[in-house]
Amino acid sequence: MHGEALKVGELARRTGLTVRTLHHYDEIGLLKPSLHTEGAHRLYTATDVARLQLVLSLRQLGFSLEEVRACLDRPGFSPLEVIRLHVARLREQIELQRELCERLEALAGCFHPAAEVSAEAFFQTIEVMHMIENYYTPEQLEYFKKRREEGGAALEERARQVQALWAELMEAYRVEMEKGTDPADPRAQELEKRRQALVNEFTGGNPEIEQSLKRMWEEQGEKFAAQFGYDPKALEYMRKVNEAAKGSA
Amino acid sequence: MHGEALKVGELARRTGLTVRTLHHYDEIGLLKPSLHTEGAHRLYTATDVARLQLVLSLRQLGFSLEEVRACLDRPGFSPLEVIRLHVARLREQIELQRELCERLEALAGCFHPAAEVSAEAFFQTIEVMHMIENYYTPEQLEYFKKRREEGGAALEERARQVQALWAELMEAYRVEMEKGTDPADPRAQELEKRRQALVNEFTGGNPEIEQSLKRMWEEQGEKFAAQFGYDPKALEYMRKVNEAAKGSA
DNA sequence: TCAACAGTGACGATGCGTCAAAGTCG
DNA sequence: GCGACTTTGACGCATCGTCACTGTTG
Repeated sequence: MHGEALKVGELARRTGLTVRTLHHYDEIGLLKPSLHTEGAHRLYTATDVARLQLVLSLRQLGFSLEEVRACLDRPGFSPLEVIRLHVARLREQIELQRELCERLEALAGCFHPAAEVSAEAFFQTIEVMHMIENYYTPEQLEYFKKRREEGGAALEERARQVQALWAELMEAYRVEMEKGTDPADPRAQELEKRRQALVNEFTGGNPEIEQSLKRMWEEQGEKFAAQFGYDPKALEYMRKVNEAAKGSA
Repeated sequence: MHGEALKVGELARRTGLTVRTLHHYDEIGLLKPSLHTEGAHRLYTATDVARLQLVLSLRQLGFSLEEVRACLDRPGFSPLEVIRLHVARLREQIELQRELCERLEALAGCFHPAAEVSAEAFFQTIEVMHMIENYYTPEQLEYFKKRREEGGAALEERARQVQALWAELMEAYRVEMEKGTDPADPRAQELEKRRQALVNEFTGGNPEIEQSLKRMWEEQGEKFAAQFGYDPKALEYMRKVNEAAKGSA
């Protein structure tokens, strides 16, 4: 008796699906049992089970129920074509997710591994990341990425050092400013030289990157200051020192 | 006037979102405008806009609306922890999709690039793939994968040849069977030798793989026969020839 | 008063999970 | 008639898109 046709529960148990799923496939016309008992209980024949196997196969390959139905109901669809399309879609998704992963890791890399990170700092960092992505061209960002990858741990360490040096430098600016040192004064111009050295290290001498960086600082310097805790007034002073340097050149 | 607060349409245009989206964020309490006109039109203040920026940032990082709200509304959540969790999830997804991609490509690779593939052949191939995955251990499958990757185009070409040789061999079995040749006859045993050579080439002499292969053929040989168009009776004859070989050894 | 906007409400899609009330099988 | 099973029906999930109809703004 049991070799003839299966009831939903039976079929569900054998396939590992749920009864609800089979009901659903019936509802949407993907797999309608060929038979019913007098009391309207579903009876799945061997043919139905075979079709279900196909459904499961295609589902495993990541097709939507709609696509599965299209494949099964349109005789003479092109399997290879379908697969190629599907692979292409998958590749795109994977690429997007990979990029997302990279961004997230870059974000995480901005903080000390074990440090407590405030929501404040977190969001500011995100903002800065967005800014960076807005000010540099895709090619320049690509170049940065490559440099990071090739530089390895040593470059990462140096990046931390540079960040510290920047903080020191900004503090030095602040001190001179408080002392009332004239922007054209050699003591201030000494700071300008240190600044240019750091900038050069970052840009690698590439004038386009320097351009982008400059524009970003000019337009968004305050945000950086906020992000890293620099004194905005020191930032202003730094700009004046830079002006003075250009004026004397 | 326009610097004070924005109406939905304005905000939508500036952020690139749709009005519906902003409505939705309002509905679920993710971003409720602080103000309303007398006529109940939404008015978004600078504070609201700032919050929206955060929402967008987190969304770009792939968080769900629910997660975004959790981040924004729970002061003192751990950003690093959240990111790490998120990256882990992403990695898993990527890995799954990568595997899926590989399976799809393997499937596509079973057919001639420009050939018309019937739905029939397509589904049979899927079935065979499933069978293969069932009969070999994950380690063995891993080994096959490596071999394929390292073998390159030459090995792929050889695989095609082997497939043709198999077809010839099965045809030869069929011919002997029709002639009524005794399975123990040297002419039949000659075929057995050819068969063993092909099997050996495939297993690479690995006895475990040979075991798996044997079991698969014993239990599912008919499906292979169907898949490749072999005569089931020739298959049966082949088994007898094999028996005879074992008997005489 | 009129065009351009805004409001609310509802259904749709995806792939079922989950619960309820009522009917069937053996 | 009883317990195990099944049926249909419905809401829910996430994230809005897309009407439709009505009200507000300037």
